[in-house]
This record gives sequence, C-alpha cells and structure tokens, in this order.
Amino acid sequence: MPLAPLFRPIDVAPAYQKVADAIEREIVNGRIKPGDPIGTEHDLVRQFGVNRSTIREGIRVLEEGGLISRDSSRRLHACLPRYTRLASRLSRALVLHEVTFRELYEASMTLEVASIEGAVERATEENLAELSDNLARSEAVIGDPAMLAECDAEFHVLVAKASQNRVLQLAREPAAQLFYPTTEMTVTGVAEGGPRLVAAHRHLIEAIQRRDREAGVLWTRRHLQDWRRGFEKIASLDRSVEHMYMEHAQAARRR
Amino acid sequence: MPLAPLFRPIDVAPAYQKVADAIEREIVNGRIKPGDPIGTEHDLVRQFGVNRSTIREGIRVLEEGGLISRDSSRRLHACLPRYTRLASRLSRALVLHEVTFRELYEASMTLEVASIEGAVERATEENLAELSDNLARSEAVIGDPAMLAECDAEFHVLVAKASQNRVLQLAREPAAQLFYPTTEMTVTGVAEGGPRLVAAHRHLIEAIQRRDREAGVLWTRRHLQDWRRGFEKIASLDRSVEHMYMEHAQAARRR
DNA sequence: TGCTGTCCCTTTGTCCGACAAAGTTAGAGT
DNA sequence: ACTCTAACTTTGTCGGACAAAGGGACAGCA
Repeated sequence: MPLAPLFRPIDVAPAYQKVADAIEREIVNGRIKPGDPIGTEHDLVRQFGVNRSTIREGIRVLEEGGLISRDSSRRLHACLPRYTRLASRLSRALVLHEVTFRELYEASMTLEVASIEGAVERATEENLAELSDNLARSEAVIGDPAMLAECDAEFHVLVAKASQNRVLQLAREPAAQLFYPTTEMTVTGVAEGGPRLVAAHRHLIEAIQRRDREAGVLWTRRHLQDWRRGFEKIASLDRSVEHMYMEHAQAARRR
Repeated sequence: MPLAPLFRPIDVAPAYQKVADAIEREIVNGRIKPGDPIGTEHDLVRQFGVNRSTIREGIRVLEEGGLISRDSSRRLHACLPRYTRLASRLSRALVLHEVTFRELYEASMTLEVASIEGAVERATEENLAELSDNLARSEAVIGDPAMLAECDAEFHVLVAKASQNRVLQLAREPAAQLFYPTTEMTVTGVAEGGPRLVAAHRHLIEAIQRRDREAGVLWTRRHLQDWRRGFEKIASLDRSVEHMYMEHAQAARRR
C-alpha cells in the first residue's frame, strides 16, 4: 500500500517566471487595470528583490503575451491584449502544423457564416457605416488585386465586429489571417473576380441592413465558394498552407 | 501640400527582438524543424555576436510563443506550438475584455456544431474508441460534478479532434477553456444533470457511428441548451466571464 | 506670454564578468 | 559491461557598468 502523500509538490519555477506570474495575476484579477503603469524596472527590482536581468526576462514573457507593453517613452503599463497580435501566434502554429486549405476553408465557412448571422441580428448603424466605407474603398481599387484583397480582409473583420460577439471575432481571426492573403491570387485567377467580390460585399451589406439572415448566409457562402473556385485553379485544397504567409503574419504582429 | 514621403520608417528593433525574429524565421520557414536543437546560449552568443543577457531575452520571447522549449536537460530545441497552451493566452484575453457568457455560448454553439459535423463525416475508428473510453469514464464519475465536468471538456476536445480539422480544433479551444469550467456548476444545479450530460454524449457517439449528421447536430444543440438552462439558474448569461477561470487557465498553460 | 535650447536626471538596452546548481561526459575501477 | 566519481558545460541568477534616449526644469529669446 502506497504511503499517504505527506508533501505537496513544491513550486520550482525559475525566478523570472515567478515575476511574470505575479504581475500577470495582478493584471488578470483586476488589481492592475489596463493602462495602469507597472513601474520602472528598478521599481520591480526593489519589489521582487531579484536582479534586473531577471526582471527583464519576466517582462519579455508578459510583453510577448500582450499583457503589458511599453508606451512611446518605453515605460511599462498593463494593456488589453490585442486580438490580431495573439491570433498571429495561432496562425503561425497552424502553419507549423501544416494545416490544409481545405481545413481553413471549412472552418472559415462556419465562422464567417456565424459572423454574418450575428451581424444581421445585431449590427449597429456605426457598423454599417464602416462597412459602407469599406465598400466604397473596395470599389475604388477594384482593379488592384492586392489592395482589393486587403479591403476584403478588413471587410470580414468588420462583419465579425458587427456581430458584437468578441469570442467569434477572436475565433475567426487565426483562420482569417491565413485565409485572406490568398484572396489576391484567387481574384486574379478568375474572370470578373474583382467585381464579383465587391458585388458579394454589397449584397452582404444589404442583407445586414434588411436584417435578412437568409440572404446574408447565402452570399457569405457564395463569396467563399468564389474564393474556393479561384483557389482551385491555382492549387489543390489539400495543399498545406505555405510558409510565405508567415511574412504577412509577422508584419501584422509587429504592429 | 504635404511633402512626398522621402524616407521609409527605419527598422530599429532592439537586439533581443532581432534575435527572436531571426530564430523564428528559421523555424517557420522550415530550415529548423520541430525537434531540432537550437544550440546553447553560448552558441547563440557566438553566432549573433551579442551578450548572453540579450540572447536570453530573445529566447524568452520565443519560449512564450511556444516556438521553442527546453527539454528535460534544459537544452533548447524547436517545437510545434501546442494549441491548448496558445489558446490559454486567448482565453486570458477574453477574460480581460470581459466577454459575456452569452458571447461564449453563441460562439460555442457554432463551433461545437461544426465540430460534430466534421466528426460525423470523418471520425476514424480510433476517434470513436477514444470517445467510447471517455464515455465509460464519465459514467463511472457520474455522481461527481467536478470529475464529470473534466470528462465533458475532454469529450468535446475529442469530438473536435475527430473532425480532423485542426483549424476548428484551434478555433474552439479558447472558448472551450472558459466555457467548460462552468459545467461543474450547471450539472450540480439541474436535477438529473449528470445523467443528462452522459446521455447526450452517448447519443453523440451513436450519431458519429451511424454517420447521422442530423442527430449529431440535434444532440449537440440539446447538450449546450442543457448547459444554458443550468447556467441561467445560477447567473445571467450577460454576466462577463469571471476571473476565477484564470486560475484554471493558468494551471493549464504551465503544463 | 509662448517658444526654444540646454543641462541634468532617469530609464532602458546592452555589455561584462562571476558563481552556484544541475546536467553531461569521460575515465577509473570493478 | 557496469558503476562511481571527477571534470566539464550549461543554465539561472547576480552585481555592476555605460551609452543612448526621454522627461523635466530652467534660462534665454521673441
């Protein structure tokens, strides 16, 4: 019969980790609010009683996690983690796991349909204004696939935003970051690709305005199917996402 | 009229960031494969020509991003970022953004339905075996809400895995991490909560076996609605997710 | 008064050197 | 071939150091 456990496992995390955890705890449970200053490295050295190098390693960890950042004067303060920044970590992971475009397509279908449903139900006037503005800009660059692809990505971010569901916004982001960089190629490959894309956006905006869920779902599906048709002219859906996207993601993360 | 921009913004990233970026690039574009050793800190000092403190800060950044980790002997090697680890960052972000349970519920409804649809279509024998094993364990702890909640969380991870769609697996994870810790409470609050939960799981497994999509979707919906009913006995869906979940998430991240 | 330039102090990013603890390797001894 | 021990290496932490950049106060000037 095994002995009854006398001791609890003791916490042997390195000091920099403990520093990071301690600060994280204060932020997450609200004692330090987003925007609050954290203090200088020297302050933290005094408070934690460890060397500045140790503090700095702990800070890097939190900074990478998006929990704290440095303002223009490089002073530390807590902040609300930005979705796109975090999502780019996930996109990177998806690339390394070599997910296929089929997985991306299927997941995006689900997530974008859910987004439009939410948007149809809850979009505000302001959301609609943003979407219309985006549409206008899209029409202006209809002949430029790169610019148009950028507008398209933004459009779908705005739709997700209009759904007023931040969980959904976050969930779709990693897939979107990998998905939308290909739009440029798919638009180029299909005759009338640009106009079709913009037309779909217009129908989506109208659907939201009319609170017409059916139309919203329908046009989201068509829009994605257009992407798929365009993509399959270039490559198989079963190809894994390529490394080239990471440059895009890396640039986005830095912002 | 403003001057035409003569200069591009110059890249003034600190050295530790450049170190991290350089290593990240090599990993992401595949020159360093997951599992490959990175070399000792001393090696990196020689290669990059910067101080060890600088190298260490760069390493922390990558470590936090899940791109590299230290094995049992603390040597560095590249590795495949683990979904749950990354997702816990996102869960944390959702908590800080004070998302509501309604958002969580709505997003989970979408994501879990998509998971079951994928599972019905593509689950393997092995997936089914894992699910059945989970079911057996659930039945064994049907009277223990805490253990049962844990089984429930695992069950849905397994369903997502059975969908063979890693994008979906990843997308559902942050919501799930916040969602499933409440299952314990909802099971406790509802008469026959435990048995209902296990029955739903059984129906889901059967649906996957029979490749019966309708049934899968139906029982996923019911299962989530059960959660909702249980939750609404305790609190409003419009309450924001509480800080208490973070302890759960923090423990999970460490693993 | 409002703007500008200067000096000083603080803070950050980086460097150097050091050391204990833990892990690794090589060699001695059986 | 196996074990035990004695170097050697590597990591985590420490102390101190310094240049560059920012912030603040203060004087000078319009």
